[in-house]
Amino acid sequence: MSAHKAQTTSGALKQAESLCSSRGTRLTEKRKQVLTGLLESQKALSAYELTAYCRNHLGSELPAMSVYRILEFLEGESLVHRLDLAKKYVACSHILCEHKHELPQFLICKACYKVQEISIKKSLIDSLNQSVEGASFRLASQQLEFDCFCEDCYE
Amino acid sequence: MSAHKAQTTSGALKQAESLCSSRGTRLTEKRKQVLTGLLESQKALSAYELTAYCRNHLGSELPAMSVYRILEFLEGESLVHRLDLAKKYVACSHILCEHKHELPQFLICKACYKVQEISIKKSLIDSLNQSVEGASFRLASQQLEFDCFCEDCYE
DNA sequence: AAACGTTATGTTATAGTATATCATCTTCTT
DNA sequence: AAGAAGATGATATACTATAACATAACGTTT
Ligand SMILES: [Zn+2]
Ligand SMILES: [Zn+2]
Ligand SMILES: [Zn+2]
Ligand SMILES: [Zn+2]
Repeated sequence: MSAHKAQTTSGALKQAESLCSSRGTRLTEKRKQVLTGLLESQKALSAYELTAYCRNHLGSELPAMSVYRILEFLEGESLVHRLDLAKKYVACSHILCEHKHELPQFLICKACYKVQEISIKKSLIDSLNQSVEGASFRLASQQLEFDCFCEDCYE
Repeated sequence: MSAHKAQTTSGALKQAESLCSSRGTRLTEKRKQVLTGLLESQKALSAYELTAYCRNHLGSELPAMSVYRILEFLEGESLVHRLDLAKKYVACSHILCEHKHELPQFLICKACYKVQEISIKKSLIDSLNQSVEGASFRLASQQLEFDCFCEDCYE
């Protein structure tokens, strides 16, 4: 269990930029704005919510269609994760981490959309896989998502 | 591990009817049609797909809004499960079972929407819960859904 | 600098999922 | 027959998402 640095928006942006440039891709101004929105709000947001964020907090008009494309790009760079269950998007919480990005699991608060990115024990995943294979199915991805309530939103 | 009877549409409908009447609710003609659609197609369907099913196979016009209400009713009677991940609905595969309905887990084929309703070992759920609580979250429900590929749809 | 190809963004159209509201019809009870 | 409760129909609307085409910005080559 390695200690996890809480990431600041500016720090993560900087790291994201150097990551992109080292890969020959560009973290443009618009892409920075979307990533900033996710980093700042500290929770999962929809594409349309990000459009609103850019308008309200950054004074930048960014149509939802552009946001979708940008999210796709950021996901490809492992800077953002798409949460199917919540139909929202969240900044990766390990942008500043050196270590390789394992397949993550997400705990998503149904009430406030706070997201915790965790790594479930491999043994647990293995026995889950076993259950699934016992039913002649195969997990499509080991990126699992769980509907949860966070500390602040318990009933 | 109790053997699981494969359920026929007619058998399940009959059981569903007596179940409803024993609870003072009514399994109307329209509700039967929707349940029939799910039982017959043997996979998860959306509300709009069920509208199409009723039109094409039963010669009955059933607006999607009605289907939504009916699905809500059927879910309340534990005859149907709503799958958030797939945004579709599936007939419970235990309508004919005597035993109480445990909290189910679903394996959903991303390609063909075949669904397997399984019961994961309690010990596995327990250690999952432990991981989740370790992150100060709580599972919103123990009805878990997993994106999968079925036997027929492996790459 | 000019031309070109590539990448990024803008714009519009459209599909799919879902909920809210009000109106109508059916069923059951009295 | 009247009234209440339940079920269905109809319409409006919101949100999520993708496709297709047009324009703009950027980088490279000449
Ligand atoms: Zn991550
Ligand atoms: Zn919360
Ligand atoms: Zn079931
Ligand atoms: Zn399949």
